[in-house]
Amino acid sequence: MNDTRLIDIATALGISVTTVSKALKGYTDVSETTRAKVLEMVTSMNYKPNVNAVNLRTNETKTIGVIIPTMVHHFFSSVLNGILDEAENREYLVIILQSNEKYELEKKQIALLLQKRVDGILISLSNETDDFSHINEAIKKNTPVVLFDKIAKLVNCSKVVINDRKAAYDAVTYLIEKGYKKIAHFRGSYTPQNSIDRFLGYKKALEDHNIPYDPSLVYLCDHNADFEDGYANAQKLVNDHKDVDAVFAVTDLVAIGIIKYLNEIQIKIPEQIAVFGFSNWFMSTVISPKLTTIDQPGYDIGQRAASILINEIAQIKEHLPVTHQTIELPTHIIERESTLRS
Amino acid sequence: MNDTRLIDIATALGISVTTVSKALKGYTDVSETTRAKVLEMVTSMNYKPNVNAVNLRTNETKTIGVIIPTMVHHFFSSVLNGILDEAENREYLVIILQSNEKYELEKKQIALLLQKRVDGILISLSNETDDFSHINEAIKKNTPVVLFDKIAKLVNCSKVVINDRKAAYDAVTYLIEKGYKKIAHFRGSYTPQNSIDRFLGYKKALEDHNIPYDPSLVYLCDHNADFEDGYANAQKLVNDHKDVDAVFAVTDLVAIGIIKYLNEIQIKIPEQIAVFGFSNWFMSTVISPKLTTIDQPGYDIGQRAASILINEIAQIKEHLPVTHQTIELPTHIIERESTLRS
DNA sequence: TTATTCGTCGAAAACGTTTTCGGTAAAATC
DNA sequence: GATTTTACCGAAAACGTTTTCGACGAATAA
Repeated sequence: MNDTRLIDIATALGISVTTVSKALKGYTDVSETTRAKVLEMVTSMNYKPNVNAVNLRTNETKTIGVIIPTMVHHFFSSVLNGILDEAENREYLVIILQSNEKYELEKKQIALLLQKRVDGILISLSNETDDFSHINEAIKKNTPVVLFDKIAKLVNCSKVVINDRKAAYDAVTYLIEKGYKKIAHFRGSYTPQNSIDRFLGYKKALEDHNIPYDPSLVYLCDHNADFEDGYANAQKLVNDHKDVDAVFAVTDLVAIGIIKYLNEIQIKIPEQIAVFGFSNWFMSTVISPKLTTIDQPGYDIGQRAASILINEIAQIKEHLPVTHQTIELPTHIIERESTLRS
Repeated sequence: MNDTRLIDIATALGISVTTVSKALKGYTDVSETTRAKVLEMVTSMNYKPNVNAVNLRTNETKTIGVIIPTMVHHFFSSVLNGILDEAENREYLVIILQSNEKYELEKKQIALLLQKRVDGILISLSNETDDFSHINEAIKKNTPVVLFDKIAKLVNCSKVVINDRKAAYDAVTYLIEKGYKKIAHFRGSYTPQNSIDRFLGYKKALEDHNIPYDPSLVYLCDHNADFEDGYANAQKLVNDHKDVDAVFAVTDLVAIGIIKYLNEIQIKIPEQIAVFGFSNWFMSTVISPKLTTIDQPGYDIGQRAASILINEIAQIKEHLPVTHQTIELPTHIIERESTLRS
């Protein structure tokens, strides 16, 4: 522990810690000559401030906390990538926690982050979460929160999302315009807003094109909205409805599960059944047939969310009024083989 | 900022901060009755210690730093998953940084973590890294380091790896025993140890089975050992060598690139060319044909590495001698369609 | 000349803990 | 009854910064 402290360079220079500190913090009441001497000594003695002491004194940590449902997921790791890049640029560190889609864990982790005195929190809500008091508590404690992806509209804070409803609407409209008549939807669980919105977009698109909405065509993928869900429900679908000609899935993973099952029982995609995914996960370009999907800009979501959060942290520090914003990032359809009838 | 402090519950109880602190830290020189009163007041006033003050006083942060080359990668996100779980169990927080495979960035990030006074560092080296002085500096500063996955044998610290050489040897031996005669290898770049080891395992397996090693059958995937690398080199391969009947790829991503190209030009897998991957990435079960690969236990690697690191942190704190260990996690072959000739 | 401003510096308090050390009263020992 | 032990408590220093406030000499203004 050969860490040099303020007092070490002060004694080396025969001046006080006060002056050294001021020289480093840009105070005007220190002469240019002594400031130069301090700066020189700082580099030669390799001085690094003790962040714990700084944190205690200034009551900020230059650290933000991130809570995501799961790390092992292309979308969320892309978001994290964006967050980490923005944080690095703005000189913030990021602490990452996984809620594993559990409300209780998420709540505990918010408390943990507050106790660790992070300067702000980024969070994508767990599927279980339908009570938001833990979020509000953070806000009440003057720790800004930015919600992304899986948000709660009721919470009074900034949010970064895509317009799931519009994206889903566009997807289903695309299918209808391609001539698909009987379109099933594999939806996510009931609580997360994006799952609800995608379902509503699906429904609205049908209605706007005079196709009656048939609830029996909607399959619930509430396990984890993953591969297995798609695979299992695809089995049910082909049993229940012989005449379905397209499926809009809540997620690429679900879509891939569907494709896998349809491939196995030799149902041709898209000739017999078309499949439309959501997220533009990397592997959607690799399976056969390649998956038509919605591009969900994970990196941008993370980067924007982190940027907004850090801005709000600065505003709070300056005692400026902070106005919350909701950013909607654009999505677009990526057309590939799984919906392209020749 | 209604945070209650030690002094608040002390005055509320009419005792000193010293006694309150001692009551909470389990000192014996405080009566059970006052301890009970303190505990009660702590919960009723919702006291949480100010970590910055604690950190300053105790000179530890209960935080570990993690540096990985990239986040958006199934293997690394699995590792992180293991790290986060272990850290959560042991009540450590984790700060994550991405080196983007850049040595300079990695070096800067090590310095940053040291300045932030993390209690320990987990790192998987970037491909560029061939100088290890930044790692040694951390160790010299009494901050334990555990290397995982992409390690440097020369550095004197604990390591968690798989035996890449043996795993590759097993893979190629498997191919040979299945009757494949001319086996190509798509290798990773020259610096990372695991890339070298997989290549050496490939070569050794050939030699041990009396198959002459042919350097022209080895293709370098040094872009990022990713999808594009496999795809591009697969083109070269089928041009150069008409009679190759199997490829052992350094990574599932590369293997998937190969499969994609072979599928496109209608070369049958495995009938004409078999493909063997490495990592058991999730998507290897989803493409067709399903990919035979090596199971690389990412979660376990992360969990074990974090566990060892936290143990070493504890040992250093107790001034016990710490003995470094190198853990080799077992791998095994996952046989799927891409090598299974009927 | 005296009064005021300016430029430069340092003492000291504060942030909220933890821990050492000594002190006092009651209980136990002689 | 005198001494020692035990049980319990608190004063104070320390961790390394940041920031307020006042001080002092020199330069300027009156």
